[in-house]
Amino acid sequence: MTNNDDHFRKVVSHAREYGFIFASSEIYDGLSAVYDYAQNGVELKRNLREYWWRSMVNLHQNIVGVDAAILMHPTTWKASGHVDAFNDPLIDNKDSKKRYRADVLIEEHAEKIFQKAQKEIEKARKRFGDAFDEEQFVATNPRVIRYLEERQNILQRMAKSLETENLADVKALIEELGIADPDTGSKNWTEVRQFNLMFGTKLGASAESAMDLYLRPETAQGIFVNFLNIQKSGRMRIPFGIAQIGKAFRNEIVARQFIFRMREFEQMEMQFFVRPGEELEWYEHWKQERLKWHLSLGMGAENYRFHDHEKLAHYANAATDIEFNFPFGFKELEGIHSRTDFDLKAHEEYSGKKLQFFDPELNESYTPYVVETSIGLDRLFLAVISNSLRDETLEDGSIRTVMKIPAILAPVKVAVLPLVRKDGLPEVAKKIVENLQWDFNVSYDDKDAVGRRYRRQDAIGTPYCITVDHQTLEDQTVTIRDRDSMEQERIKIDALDKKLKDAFSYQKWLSRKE
RNA sequence: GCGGGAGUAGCUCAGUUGGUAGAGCGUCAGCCUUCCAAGCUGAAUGUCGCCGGUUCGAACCCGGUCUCCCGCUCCA
Repeated sequence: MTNNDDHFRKVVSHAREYGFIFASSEIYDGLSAVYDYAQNGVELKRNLREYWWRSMVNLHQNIVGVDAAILMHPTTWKASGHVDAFNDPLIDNKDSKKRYRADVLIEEHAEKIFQKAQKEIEKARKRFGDAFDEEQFVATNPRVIRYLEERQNILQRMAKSLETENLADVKALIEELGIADPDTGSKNWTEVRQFNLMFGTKLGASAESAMDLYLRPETAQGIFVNFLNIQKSGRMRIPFGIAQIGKAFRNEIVARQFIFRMREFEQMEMQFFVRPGEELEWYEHWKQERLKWHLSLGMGAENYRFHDHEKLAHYANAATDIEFNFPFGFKELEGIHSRTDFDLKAHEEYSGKKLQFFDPELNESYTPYVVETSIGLDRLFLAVISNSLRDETLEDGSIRTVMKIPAILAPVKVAVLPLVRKDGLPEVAKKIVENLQWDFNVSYDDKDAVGRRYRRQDAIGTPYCITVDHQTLEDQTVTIRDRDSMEQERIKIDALDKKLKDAFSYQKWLSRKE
């Protein structure tokens, strides 16, 4: 574990030192759980987007893209369930320092009372045997009636207090009921505080007329509300998908682990609309497709695994995570969910608009079912850099720090280096840069010994270094050095373009099995 | 939010009983030219997280505050 912690720390400081990621507004001491992608990070991130988009949109005739706004009509979040689900009343125990959801504490207490009533019923059942009439017993036994009433009163009072945001009463209820910390038995509680996971903002300049808005906590809803627009204007027929890459925002109570959990983050997701009843087949299909996509990057099959959800969210009838072996363990990288028709139905209900598809084959209209694939772009970024960063011990015992980023994703694709800064070598090298920069992100460096320059490129994961030496002047050849093997090959300058295009071919990479 | 730890140069850190800051690496310029970070010369960089107090004098002592890291809680 210490080794992993250590590696994780290295990844974080390497990302900073080599211009991948900085804390947001760092000169003001940063903003917790918000990060900026700098010169190398932004390139890697763009390449990840591109790699996903090509496979999802370009390679599927029945999937199209959308770029919905971050701000949406507030009713969207009522329909999606976020207004309710993303609001938690929390309470801390001052002695144990543990934090609980106040409503859960109360519900558990109510459940205990309910269990007492059940016990009475069971006792009676044993006593009366076959002659036992449960309905009558429940309706007449004073103890059972008292227990059930008590439970009912508690839950009703809590519901009312939560609805009216009367948090003081929620606290009072906890105290009156004598609820103790389940772990330690302490009753020394703080006030109840409401935590809203959605960021609020306002539409409209003046305070009175302003409309309360939220920054979207997930990108999916931008797809659902556009479902019919896109289906009609794009003449899409089921099954079809809508893909989107964009920012989402969550006001996490605690957001840690670098870019793994951020307050502002980017999702890449695709909602696939299918016939009701066929959703589980498609769910299986996308599970396999998405894993294949990950494996094509070549970061090791052993670093991925599925984690099927046993407890399903209210909208889902099947759900799995693709987990990646991060330095801090296997954690969710991508989610694949069979969301049923929950979202479209909810939007139909709240908007009063029909969101249905007329299926000419079946000759009927229905609300499609949805299979979602949703990957965190920042998590993918973290997966790539933490998997790529290595300290290699070379034959001579020296250590080389290298980022073995999948070449197709590398921020800088090729560096061109004159062996020495004289004899016309820089001029030739610059010519090569001019020719290659149309197709590749190329960098030029003539400072310091060439060995040091190689290591500098290794540190940011540049797959190839082209070196111009004295032989170049004679026969128009250069050496091209491979980042991973450190081996060099001498080839004609004219042959560079083809070699690099082949190495950075999306077709080659995306059709790889592993 | 609570508890613990930490804030000195880009990075890693030093800084003696309080006398207004140093090293290595890196960066930059020049020299040298040698295909895997280790040659030579020179240079830049810090209001020692911030505010206040004690003191003739604070990086150091005291109080407050901010930020980050770890743990807890939460996590579509």
